[in-house]
Amino acid sequence: MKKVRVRFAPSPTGGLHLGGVRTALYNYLFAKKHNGDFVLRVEDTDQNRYVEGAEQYIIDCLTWCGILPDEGPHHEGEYGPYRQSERKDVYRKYAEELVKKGHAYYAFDTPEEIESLREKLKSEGKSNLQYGYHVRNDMRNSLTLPAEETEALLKINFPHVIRIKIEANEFVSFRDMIRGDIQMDTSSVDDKVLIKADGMPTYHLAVVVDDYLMKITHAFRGEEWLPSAPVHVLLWKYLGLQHHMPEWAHFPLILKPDGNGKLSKRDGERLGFPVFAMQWKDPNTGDLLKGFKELGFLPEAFINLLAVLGWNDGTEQEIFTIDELIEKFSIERVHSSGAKFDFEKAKWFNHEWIKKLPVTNYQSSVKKLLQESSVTIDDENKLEKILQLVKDRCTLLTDFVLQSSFFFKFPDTIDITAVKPKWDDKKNQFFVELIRAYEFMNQWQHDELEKEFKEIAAANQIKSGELMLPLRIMLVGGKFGPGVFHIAELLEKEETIKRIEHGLSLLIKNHKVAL
RNA sequence: GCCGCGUUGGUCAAGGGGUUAAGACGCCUCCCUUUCACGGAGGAAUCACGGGUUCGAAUCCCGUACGUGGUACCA
Repeated sequence: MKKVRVRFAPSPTGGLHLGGVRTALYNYLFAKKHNGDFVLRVEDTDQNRYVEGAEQYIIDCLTWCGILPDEGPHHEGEYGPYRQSERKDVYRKYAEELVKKGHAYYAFDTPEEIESLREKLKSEGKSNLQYGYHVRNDMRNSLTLPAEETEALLKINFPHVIRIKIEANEFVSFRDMIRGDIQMDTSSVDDKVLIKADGMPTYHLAVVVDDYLMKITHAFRGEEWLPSAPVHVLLWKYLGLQHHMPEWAHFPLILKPDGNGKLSKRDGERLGFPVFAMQWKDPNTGDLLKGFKELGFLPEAFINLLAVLGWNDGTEQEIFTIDELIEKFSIERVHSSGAKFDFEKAKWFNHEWIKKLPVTNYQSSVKKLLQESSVTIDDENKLEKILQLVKDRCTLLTDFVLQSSFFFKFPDTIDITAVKPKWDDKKNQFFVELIRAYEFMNQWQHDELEKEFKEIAAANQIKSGELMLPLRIMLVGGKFGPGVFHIAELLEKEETIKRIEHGLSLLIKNHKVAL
């Protein structure tokens, strides 16, 4: 059996969005599952759409996701080069071979001529122009021109394209690993351009030539390619390479959560969630678009949520490690219908992964976030304990900032309004005694702190529950956070007492004013 | 318009002739927790429609509707 080889073939035109990452992921999973190769091929044949930095950005995203291809421009293998722009010369040969065989022809119509013909047909209320069997004989091409004239035009390098010549009224059929047998009438597909006037191939030619040359065994791509699949299948056939043709699978689209249509860059902005894996700054427009990474997603969670958006293993399992995915993934279980993206569920996945992973896995990321909000971390050990203590409360990595800043610095605000209305002299007395008792404590530990607290409460005949919230407010600043004695323990003696004293001073002042 | 692909709760989805039609997210209620979470127990909510085939259809077939993709010298 042939070695499995798959490819992810993005065009470097901007940010890498959800759908793209998922396509890469499914390719990766399939390759790893079958001990195959995963190739990155950069489809940069459209020079007008070239965007500076996009290729490196794609590699960075795949690296962050942990699904970096085995071969590609970043890591040359034996099938390079991996940028189609650098393979320009190989494609023409195949196109000319097709011309010789009568499966393609030179066309000298200018884009303007075709455009005006389209306009004309449109104004006559006819359907879209298809440059195909019913019009090709009225156009300026090597099929209609005398051979000498074609020769002459080619000799002076008159701008031309090479088009595939698709025979009408035939059926092309092929098997899609997800959708089963698919059959299309060739009359509905037009004579696609294979080589553009600038000498570059179009996607259609490049994809089959490269898949052949790179020995790709399985070609997986988005559903938007399904309508042009017959062209590709025909190309394999016309080239006499049909025995080398890869197996096909077309993945379903990822749709907008609200209305309809496939998810696009704009939707993220509009609906308040990212559509890119990582932040992307467009060098041309200067636009900065946030990514899942910057929002506080873990790569493990991102991969996981993408994997199960359109695939599942048939059990109730939803949380998968990358290794489990490799083991369980199968193309046949990929859905054929599109799925709307649900950001709420995406966050749930991240929450699950924050809880599941050892905090040391993301400690450095959280540390960076804390430092960015001017919290100084001096003790990694302490940080680890804190993260462990608060992780259940964090859905995104960025939530750790709120949940753990107060351990390192005095709260910015103390929400005394939460306790002020019920404040009285008895409580006052309690906290004065508590400070004194805490000052004399030797064992600064959770259980001891709680025991002391409850004893003093009992002695003052106050329910300890009524005193917990005030203590929390004093230590944390607000109504959130883990168990209050856990906080006190980590804050340590000096800081805890300092905060109680400060809180008390605010309340006394406030209390008197209220009287 | 034409061509392709699709359609199970609001969303992700299991199930592919006989099921009380799983599960998850979100929402609601309760328990736990004298904060917020975590955790636990419940609840509301679904087979697009119409015809067939069949003893029996969410499941197979045909239509319709709707959605979606393509229809570029873009990928």
